[in-house]
Amino acid sequence: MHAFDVLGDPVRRRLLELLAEGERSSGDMTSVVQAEFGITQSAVSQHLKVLREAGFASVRIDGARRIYAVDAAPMREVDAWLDRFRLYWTPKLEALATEVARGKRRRGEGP
Amino acid sequence: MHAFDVLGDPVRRRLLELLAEGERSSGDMTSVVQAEFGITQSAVSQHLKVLREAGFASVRIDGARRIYAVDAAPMREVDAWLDRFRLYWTPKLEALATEVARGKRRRGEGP
DNA sequence: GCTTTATATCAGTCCATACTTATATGAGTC
DNA sequence: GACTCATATAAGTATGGACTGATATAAAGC
Repeated sequence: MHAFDVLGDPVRRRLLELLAEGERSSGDMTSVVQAEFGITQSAVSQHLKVLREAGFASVRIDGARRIYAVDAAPMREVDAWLDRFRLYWTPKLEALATEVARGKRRRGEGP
Repeated sequence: MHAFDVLGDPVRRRLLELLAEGERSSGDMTSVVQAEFGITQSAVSQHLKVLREAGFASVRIDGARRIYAVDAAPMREVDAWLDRFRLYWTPKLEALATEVARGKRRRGEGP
């Protein structure tokens, strides 16, 4: 599953937001998400599985608990993909961006 | 449709990549995407509609052609969402990130 | 004004995936 | 070892959305 597909789900985004603040147990996150989205423990667990398998989260076992931590590697990919658009909003470069948008299609016509 | 859902589709991401290089006509992009993904003109048009409605692209009419341009506003949102994870990969802050991940859950215990 | 070219929209199909219920696994407790 | 937590998995359902084929709209060219 592509990183962007993983981030496409609001429940998974919320789980990642929780993990961004630090490690959390499955049950801890499940309580929060269940309250906010009204879904079952099973559903949350399945979302956590997606996060694990896509490399967004790692798990550590602590007794009967599973402690999750965010793994930002796949997000770097997403961030890198966004790079090509940064010049469209990076303040000092807005004029340049406009120029590129209008002009790049005319490459090859010489200076 | 949420910005992340829009970016969840590979065809739409490809269309945005094309637009990142500068303005392009619908037909121009359709040729590229059709060759790469093997889908119909109708399908591409529908994807362009999604991009328009989600604010990722704007259109200008030029005779019988529709000239598309990227509009990066929704991507800023995505970029802003990623902010909370940046400390997990920004080089100088990696040690800090680890500390935060391990420690933040213990907030409130005093210094 | 008919034909072609460029693009969008409509109606319907199909499939991926988010969900539910039920059950399994395994740690802690008595 | 029976019982209860904490979590995951299995099996089945249903719904959103990506797609196709057909058609609409509207500009260009003859």
